[in-house]
Amino acid sequence: MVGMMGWGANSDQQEWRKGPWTPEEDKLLSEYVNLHGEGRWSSVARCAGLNRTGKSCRLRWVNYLRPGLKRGHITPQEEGIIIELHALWGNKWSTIARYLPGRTDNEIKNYWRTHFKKKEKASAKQDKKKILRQRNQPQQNCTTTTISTTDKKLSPQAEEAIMRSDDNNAFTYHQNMDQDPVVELPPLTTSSDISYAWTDTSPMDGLWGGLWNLDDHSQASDKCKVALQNEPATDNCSYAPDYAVNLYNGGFIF
DNA sequence: AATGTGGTCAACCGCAGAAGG
DNA sequence: CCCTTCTGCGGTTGACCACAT
Repeated sequence: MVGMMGWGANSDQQEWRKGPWTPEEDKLLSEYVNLHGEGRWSSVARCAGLNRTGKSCRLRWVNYLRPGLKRGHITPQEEGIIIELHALWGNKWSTIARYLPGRTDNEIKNYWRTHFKKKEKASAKQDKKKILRQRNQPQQNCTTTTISTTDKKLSPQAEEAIMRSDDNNAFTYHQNMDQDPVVELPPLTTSSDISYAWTDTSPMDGLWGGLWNLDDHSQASDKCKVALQNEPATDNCSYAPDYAVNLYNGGFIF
């Protein structure tokens, strides 16, 4: 915001510390937050005796110090959820992170970038080849196969992740012949409230085929209407309407 | 052994929206 | 309303490490 002084900028024009956090700083921050709770990050920075901006303090807490954070590699189950929720919401990392307890938006964002950007590149190459192939097969009418909504929905794991986010609020998907599909998600509780009981079966089965064959997004994008209780539909649609439609409107094209 | 390359991850930056005076 | 401040988000950067050449 223009005119904003920044996070806890002080009148002395003091130089804030930047860069990696030291164990001492971590300790100070943890102790302070455990004592006084989260929030008021600017005062946290000041009162905890940290020469850091409030923004920096918040980030360190959220991404590293907060209790309940998972360490280690993203599991295949989590990966499956990330893929599907990204297909739904696009780069809404914080929203996706809420359905993955113990994972931070930063972590998911990093994971996505390192793991799927290259896949995007690879699939782009494949797409190119496919287009060339189609061109070499004249008048094949470029038919699209549409799978019904009941055939292609979120994987059980992804649905469960959403469902379990709040037992009291159902994840509903309704569509009738005359209306656009509407996905309503429950308001979220804190991620720490969510528990999982995944099976050992690979969530990747039946997942990649759908999500990575999105050759033509444009056809159904205008039908997209993903209404979330927490966020305006237009916002969601602006990110990944095509994917949402592909998932919920049966717009898979092979 | 030296150098290059790619992956990973923590942290920073800029922006937008909410809240409060 | 307008302004300021706080908060949160998404994009990006840079350091570090492992592996390849």
